[in-house]
Amino acid sequence: MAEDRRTYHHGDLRAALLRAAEEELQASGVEAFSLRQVARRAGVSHAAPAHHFGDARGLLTALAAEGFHRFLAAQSRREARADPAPAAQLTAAGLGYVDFAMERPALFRLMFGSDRPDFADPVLNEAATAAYRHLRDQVAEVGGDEVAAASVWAMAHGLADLLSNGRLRAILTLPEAARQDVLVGLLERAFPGRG
Amino acid sequence: MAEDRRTYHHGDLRAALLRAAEEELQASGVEAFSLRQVARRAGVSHAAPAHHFGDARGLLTALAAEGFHRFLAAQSRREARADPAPAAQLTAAGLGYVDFAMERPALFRLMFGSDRPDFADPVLNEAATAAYRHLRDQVAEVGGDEVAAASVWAMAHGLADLLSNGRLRAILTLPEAARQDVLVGLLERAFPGRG
DNA sequence: GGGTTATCTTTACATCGTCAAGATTGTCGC
DNA sequence: GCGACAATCTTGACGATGTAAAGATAACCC
Repeated sequence: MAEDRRTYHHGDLRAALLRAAEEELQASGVEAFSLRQVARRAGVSHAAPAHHFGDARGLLTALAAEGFHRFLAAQSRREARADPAPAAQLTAAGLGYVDFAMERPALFRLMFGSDRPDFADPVLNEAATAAYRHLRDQVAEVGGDEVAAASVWAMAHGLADLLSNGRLRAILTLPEAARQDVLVGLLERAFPGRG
Repeated sequence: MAEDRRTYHHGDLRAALLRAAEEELQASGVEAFSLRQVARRAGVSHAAPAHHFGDARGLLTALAAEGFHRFLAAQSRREARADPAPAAQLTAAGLGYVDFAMERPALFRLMFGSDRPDFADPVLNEAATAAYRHLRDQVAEVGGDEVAAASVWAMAHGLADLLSNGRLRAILTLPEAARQDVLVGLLERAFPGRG
């Protein structure tokens, strides 16, 4: 919320605005996202963000870039607990993909279903590309080409997007453990070497 | 564009607004969609839409409902040209799913990646449900259960969403015929009876 | 310590969505 | 055919938003 601040200068406004922006995104969604509301959350004037991010698009671009880092982190968390065999690692990454979408649906939508961030921005572009490289490398480890990567990506993304939007109720309403098993089965259908 | 109109009353404003709204959606995207701009396109005052749709959400809800009808129509077009065998029909529906997303990316995003329409609205809900029923029935025809339906849906949706957002460049840049073949291959990976 | 610059605030403006009140036209009873 | 009524559209107003410009404050550097 509105952080108290004795000094005229904030000290770490940039980071505080990013935090506030994510809260705002989570609360209002990408479409109703308000820059002035973010400023209010950070306890700062409505024009303060401009100095650090230029405009609303700049702030959302930075937030999306940070999102891609956390996206990879969510996959890494799953990978660390999984069997080190390449196929198991790929499955784990897919589960991390879905985890991220369900835990942070608004951020996920900002990254994959919005025109508001500037995807030509070097920082965001590099972050998004790193995520794709990770997928491509993992698919290569199990002997797949670019089409195989598309297969795995599409399945993971479809599950993530639909689940985070509350569809696929048949899967969504399953108890935790059963849902994991079903997701693993679905993800692995898209793996190479099954055609 | 701004339709000329001699009379005070428009005659068919409702339909004209829906047309204008789709143009506006295509031109500006869901996130920058402006109700006043729609009114301008239809050559009518900024408050005219209110009488027919209540508010902006009402207009977008009606547009999304219409979108789901066209969505099914896109699938039907593919099905009509395909082999009548159930599996071939399911493949055709998947191709229609992708066709629709690539031909009308903004409408697709309104239907599957936006909070702006009111999905509790009976008309929209029925239209969306009809689309799901179609999928479920087709999957049942080839002997699949609800999890199988989720599999097919997720793959088709993942391909559609990613392609309509300009990702999966490896597939997007393929020549037309080759792309169709690849898509068929990917879609059929998700079919039941291949686990 | 004084000038320079980065940081933040204030003020202003165009645009937006929505509401209320007024203007215009179609409809329907007679 | 005409007059009341209802439906349709316009006008004007309000608060909220994003952005730009100018002013205030504090950090930094010599």
